[in-house]
Amino acid sequence: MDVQRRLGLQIQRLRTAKGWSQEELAYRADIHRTYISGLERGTRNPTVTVVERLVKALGCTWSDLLDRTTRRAADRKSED
Amino acid sequence: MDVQRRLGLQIQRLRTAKGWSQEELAYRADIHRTYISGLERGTRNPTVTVVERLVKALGCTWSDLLDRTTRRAADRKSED
DNA sequence: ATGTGACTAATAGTCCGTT
DNA sequence: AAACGGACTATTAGTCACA
Repeated sequence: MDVQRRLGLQIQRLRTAKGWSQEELAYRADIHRTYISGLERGTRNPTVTVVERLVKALGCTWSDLLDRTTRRAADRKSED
Repeated sequence: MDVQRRLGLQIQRLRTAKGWSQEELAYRADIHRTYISGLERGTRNPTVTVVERLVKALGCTWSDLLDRTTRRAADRKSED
């Protein structure tokens, strides 16, 4: 799972949890609607300033969007 | 403090904590030395794939580089 | 060992659509 | 509502010579 795909899935997860359409999120984050679509599908490689707008719009952390989902410490041991 | 500046300071903080030169980090993250320099000074607006390489090289989380530093819950109250 | 300006190739990001 | 495409402009990726 690459970083773009992971980011896309998390954006979608958080967006739908709020009951927002892609257009609604686009409006709140001041990002074009078609770009949100591309982000969620993992076909875009956004800059940190764009992700910052998403973090603020979604009211989440960078970790929520980009770090692997929360695990117990024991699960982290096998990472490279 | 914008996202680029914050990112730059955290990269520098984690790099120096390991006793690495910019060249050493550049080698480990497979990023050009002068680009690391620009990142630390906050003059670059990198994409998530570039930050991913730094996260792996530094052995840190996205949160370490981009979320505001860990604070007590009480400190979070005055945020926008 | 690092800061900086300049440069080209690549791509981020927008805007117009159709399905 | 959302996936997807084409075309377009602005900006980044990546590198270099030099201070």
